[in-house]
Amino acid sequence: MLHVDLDQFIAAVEVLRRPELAGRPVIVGGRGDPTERAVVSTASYEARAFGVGSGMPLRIAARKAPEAVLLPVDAPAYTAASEEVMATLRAQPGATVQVLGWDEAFIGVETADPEGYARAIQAAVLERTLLHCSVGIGDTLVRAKIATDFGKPRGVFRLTAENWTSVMGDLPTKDLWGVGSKISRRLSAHGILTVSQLADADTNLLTAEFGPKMGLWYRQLGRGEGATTVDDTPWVARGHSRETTFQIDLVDRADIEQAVRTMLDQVLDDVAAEKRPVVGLGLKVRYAPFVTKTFTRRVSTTIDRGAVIAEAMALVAKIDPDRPVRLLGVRAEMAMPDDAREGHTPTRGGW
DNA sequence: TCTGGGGTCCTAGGACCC
DNA sequence: TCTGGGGTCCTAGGACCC
Repeated sequence: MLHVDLDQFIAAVEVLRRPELAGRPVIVGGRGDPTERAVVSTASYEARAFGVGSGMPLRIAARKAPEAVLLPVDAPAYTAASEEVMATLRAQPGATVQVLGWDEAFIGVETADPEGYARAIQAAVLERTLLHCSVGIGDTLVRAKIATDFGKPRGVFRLTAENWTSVMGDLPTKDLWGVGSKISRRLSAHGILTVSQLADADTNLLTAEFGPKMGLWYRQLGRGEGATTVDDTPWVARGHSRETTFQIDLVDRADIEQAVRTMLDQVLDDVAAEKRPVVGLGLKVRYAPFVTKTFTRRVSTTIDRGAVIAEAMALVAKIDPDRPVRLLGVRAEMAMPDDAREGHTPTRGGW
């Protein structure tokens, strides 16, 4: 199977409609204002040379790359570009396409020449959208996904059982898709630093540390093993949410309640558009500086909008009145259609 | 330097039932 | 009076991804 990832997607889309920015450092994030609380969505390669990367606070990014052009996030533009790209991928002969986000997808295909197929994809995407992409080839989804990183930018790379250990074995576990900084730190506490060490780790140790599912899954990741089929069944969302970071922390209970009402209204509109009942509510609160609390609540599938709002206010009552609120999140979980994904228990709460 | 916004899934522990 | 074992549901929280 193949994995396709657009190169610096968001920045590339912005440069396409502002050709004069080509070759300049471009940073897209928030409202494009470095004095606001916001982070970088994507930086162009020219901006990355200054040490700017995704997730970095916009203020820091602007300081590192003073001559960079800062642009606001324009989600509809990226959605439109993404749809063009995905349509191009679906038009490839024999392709099964599983979309992972705005800028990446898995492609399942039977071909004797995967590299040639990958180059054809790159040419088709470039011709139709003027965007460049990198392609990973693998015998599992995990290997194809990781292979793409080695192909960037504009390249093709193949990662299979045959070269997995020589390519990945000595790299830190954090380079695996699904292992972040927290898990890699817990692994190193057990002397597991590299991908090879994770692949050969004692299963009892892993399940004791991470639980029966995650423990075995991490070991599989270390081996590059896992699913081998691309699944193009349409995505069924489990829920919808809104999250807002306030430029100035909220202290007034009335302000907090109003903010929750506004966000809940938007979330319930999203849910209503799908004609699916609400089965759970979640409220996320970040108190300044970095303490996050979540409150969740099951709700009846039959109650009306007014009753859902009342349930949400019961969660608002749990917010500590003595702490300033920096972020609020509201989430509604929806009932799953009966035939939705095997093995999923639709009983979990909001967050 | 001090952290967006939209998602998914897993785990622990308590309540409750038989 | 003290106490088993299995199962389900719910809440809270953690971690990861793009």
